[in-house]
Amino acid sequence: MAKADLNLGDLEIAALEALWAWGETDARSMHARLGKDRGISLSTVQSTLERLYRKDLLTREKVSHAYIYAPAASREAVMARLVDAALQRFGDGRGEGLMAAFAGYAAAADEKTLDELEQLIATRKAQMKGRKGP
Amino acid sequence: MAKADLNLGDLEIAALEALWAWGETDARSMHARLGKDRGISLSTVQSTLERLYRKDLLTREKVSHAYIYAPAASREAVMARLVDAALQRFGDGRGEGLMAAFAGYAAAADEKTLDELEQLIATRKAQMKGRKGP
DNA sequence: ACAAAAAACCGATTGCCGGTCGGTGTTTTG
DNA sequence: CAAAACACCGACCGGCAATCGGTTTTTTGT
Repeated sequence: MAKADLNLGDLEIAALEALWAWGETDARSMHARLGKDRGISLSTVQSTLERLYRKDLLTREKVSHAYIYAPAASREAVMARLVDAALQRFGDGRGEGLMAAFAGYAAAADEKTLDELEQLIATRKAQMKGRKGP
Repeated sequence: MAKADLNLGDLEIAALEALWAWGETDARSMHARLGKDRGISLSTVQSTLERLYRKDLLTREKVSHAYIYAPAASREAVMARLVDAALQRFGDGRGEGLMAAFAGYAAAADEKTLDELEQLIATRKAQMKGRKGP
């Protein structure tokens, strides 16, 4: 366990979002879109992609002499890791504490979200049961 | 909205845990216990408590000339804020994303935890309904 | 009342990390 | 072969937690 620490900056998240949306790209394309509004250089984008790669959040493949980056994890997975990283330092964590935290967070959302959550739990339980059976 | 950023260091979390466990203390007592094993000075503990106070995570009361610190938020509340801070930068967040992340996280827990969670959601929904009603 | 003890208070330093570049090679390609 | 496109490297900045020592202020014991 213990996915270790994980911390993401704004640019990193923006890059990830872009990758999730486009599937894959190279630094140039990424810069063409992210960099335009932000006024940052290509180097900056490259560094960010590189850092993300070293964090195992992206995979890369050298096509000609350029890297094509692609997400190594789903958006949900990354969010989960982020949550894990944020809470892992709390002693038990896996207790009512985490549950309460989530519930409290969900409470801020509309009731519909709670319904979805409930549904999700039910599904998860069903999966569990089905897999556990002999 | 936007609970703003929130980032906690190891010492800060240790201090919070201590406060949650003891209810309240002054810098001296805190140092006597946390500082002993860590070999840090009283000043360090004071700074940390101060920082926590400025983050609105602790309340303080001047007893004689010394501050008595106490938690300003429950453990669950802090965890919730941390989760919020970690996820808030993700575009939608409040959608399947968070739910999926949560479910993925919950999946690692045993079935009993899922039951507890279900219970918690139900309770939360009941609270909501009761408060919303005419 | 005074001196010693106990804190707060202040500010400086260190280390880590994300963001940001520019320069220097290396590989493609026209 | 020369120009273009990139990776790669090293550097700097700003923010933040951790850490401390020194100075001032308040308590308190004799």
